[in-house]
Amino acid sequence: MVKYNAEHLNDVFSVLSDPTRRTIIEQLSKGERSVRELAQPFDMSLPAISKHLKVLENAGLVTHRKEGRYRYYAIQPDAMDGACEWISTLKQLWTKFEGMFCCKQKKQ
Amino acid sequence: MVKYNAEHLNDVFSVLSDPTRRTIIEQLSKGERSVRELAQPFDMSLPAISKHLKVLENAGLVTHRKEGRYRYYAIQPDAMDGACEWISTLKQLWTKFEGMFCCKQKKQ
DNA sequence: ATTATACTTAACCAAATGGTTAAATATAAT
DNA sequence: ATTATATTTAACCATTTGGTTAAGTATAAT
Repeated sequence: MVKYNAEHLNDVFSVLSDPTRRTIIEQLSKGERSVRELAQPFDMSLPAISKHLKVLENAGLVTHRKEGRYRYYAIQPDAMDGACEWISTLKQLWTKFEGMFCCKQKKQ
Repeated sequence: MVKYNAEHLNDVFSVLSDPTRRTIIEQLSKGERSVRELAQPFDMSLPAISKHLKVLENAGLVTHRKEGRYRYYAIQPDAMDGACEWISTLKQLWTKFEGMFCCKQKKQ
């Protein structure tokens, strides 16, 4: 079920506007990660990462489960569908329905 | 030519995170519009709209031409391609390449 | 029991964001 | 020439954002 309302779009696009959060999403696309693992590539304090994770979770883009003292974060793949559909719809209007898909495929 | 670098993604997603700017984009998808036309649906001062248009233009999402005392804004359709491709790439990773397209098509 | 690890919460701060009103600029109309 | 319209710029303000450090909580290891 795709959430497709203004507030959710605000949240999702806002989440994606931060490069740290995009990198976190990229990492999570390879599977579950603990907070420390997610923090590793950044020159940034752990509380900062913790905050980013909270923002990501509030927007519904990630979830976590607790295992011992670890928190494992995972991606929530459908949460971006609304945002993607919004772009898709706009693209369709611009191109006057010449293309059916959201994104151009790589030219080969 | 698709811009696909971190700063441009920051800008584009940040632009899209504001509902006023998304509405402006939606209006422009139907064609050129003057500033006053774009401002009409909002309960907001003209300088506020002017600022939003500047943000949109800085991110490359719109351009304008001047005609007399009017400024006509137009959409720059390719500017969102980078953002769209980023989402697309992520979706592909999540679904382990089960789907080739950025967005799910409407189920019928 | 003590200490170390994993992580969050709280308090704080500077900079960015999104709005305002008032004044300025440029063009058009009278 | 004067006035009206279209729009921007400037100065300001409150709120949000993204970071910090210090302290707190929960679990694991010794």
